[in-house]
Amino acid sequence: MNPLTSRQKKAIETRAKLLKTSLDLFNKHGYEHVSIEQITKACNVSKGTFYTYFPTKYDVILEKFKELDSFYSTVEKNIDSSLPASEKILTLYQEQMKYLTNVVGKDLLRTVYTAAMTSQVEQDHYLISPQRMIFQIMNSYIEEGIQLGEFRHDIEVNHIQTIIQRCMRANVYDWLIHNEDFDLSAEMAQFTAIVLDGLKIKNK
Amino acid sequence: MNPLTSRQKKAIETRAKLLKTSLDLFNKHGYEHVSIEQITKACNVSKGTFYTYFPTKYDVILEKFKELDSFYSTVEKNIDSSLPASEKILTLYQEQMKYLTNVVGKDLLRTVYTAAMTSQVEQDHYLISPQRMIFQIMNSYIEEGIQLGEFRHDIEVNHIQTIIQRCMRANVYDWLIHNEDFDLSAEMAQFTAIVLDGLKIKNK
DNA sequence: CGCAGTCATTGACCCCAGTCAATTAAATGA
DNA sequence: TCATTTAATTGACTGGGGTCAATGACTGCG
Repeated sequence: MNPLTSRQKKAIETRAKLLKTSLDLFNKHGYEHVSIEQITKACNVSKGTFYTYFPTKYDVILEKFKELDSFYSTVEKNIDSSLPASEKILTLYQEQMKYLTNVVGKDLLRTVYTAAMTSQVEQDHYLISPQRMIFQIMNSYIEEGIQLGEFRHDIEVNHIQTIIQRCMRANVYDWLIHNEDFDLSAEMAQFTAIVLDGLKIKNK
Repeated sequence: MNPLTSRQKKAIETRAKLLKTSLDLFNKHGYEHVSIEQITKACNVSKGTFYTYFPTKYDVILEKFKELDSFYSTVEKNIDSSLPASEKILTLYQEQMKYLTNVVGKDLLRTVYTAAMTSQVEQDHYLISPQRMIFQIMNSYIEEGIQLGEFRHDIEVNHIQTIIQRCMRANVYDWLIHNEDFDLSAEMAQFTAIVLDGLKIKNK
């Protein structure tokens, strides 16, 4: 049984309302231009209530960002398994970049990329946590690529993974610091192709 | 002639004092843990005075960061001109990474990399401004590399330049988001080698 | 010298993220 | 039913970045 008390139901409601309102307002005015007061007023609660549900303003963003991981699973299922590993990686990244550009958006992502640098916590930021779905998927592609003789085997799977992911972050970061005129999908495609090239076994 | 009035001399002094004190305190306690009040109190001036000399707290950091450019010139002069372009680039980056690790430091760099994302200005951030010395140097190396048949010539000089610089930023960014156990010089060397490999003409 | 204009300096003030002791109201158990 | 425990909510408060109208010391001109 799971008989939620009316109190618990209300709490869940309050949290959901805060979450939705926050994201809506961020979307509309930009993260930096929305204050907690604005959010709580729109929800008819006090400032303190916001902080019972979210440790910081940023955590709202993080929660949204984590949805990315379920997106990866979906994409992964639709990738032709007969493709060479490098093609799979390129395709996955293509889809991801479309998603970042069209759904996630610069503002939200900028917030995450900033927080990743400034979080004072002992452990690393979620962005590079090995728990993330993208880690598992990448690793399987890379292992496959090594076994089928596509990638160099003088570098550890994990190291290749690090390099490829770093290369992804490089493009996202550059997208974030450029004002417009930066086609994330296109830049990513070209850059990744070059790096994958450097990771492949050369057939002289 | 340049006869500074006593007033002007005082102003220059005040600014210099604020600059030095700020950087010292940032160094000692970390950028985030130093307040403007702390700085101005240490200089026996009021808060407002700080803001007549620096538009924001961050601008102090930027001023320090700009010193990097004179460092590039020095290094560039000491690089053996007979080396292949890719070696020159690797050497330059090696020196730069040593400098960033030992002189500039994570805290200052983190601040710059954060500001590069969040600055709301119309134009791009200084970090990727074409005025920077590193731009000129890189471009000359790359042109040389293309002319001497080392690099592919199906990509624009400027595009190669963008890619190589992006790859540098990628390593710096990853250094910044990792807690310790990240050897910037080593990571940069390996990563850059792979990318340069992908940019070279393959001799089958 | 004396006065008008300039400009470095001041500090009260605003805004906003985040804190916390106090309050209120629901849940539980007797 | 009523008392006690537990949990959600409140809003005054802190601390810090940044603003700006007012001040008055200095400059330079007549």
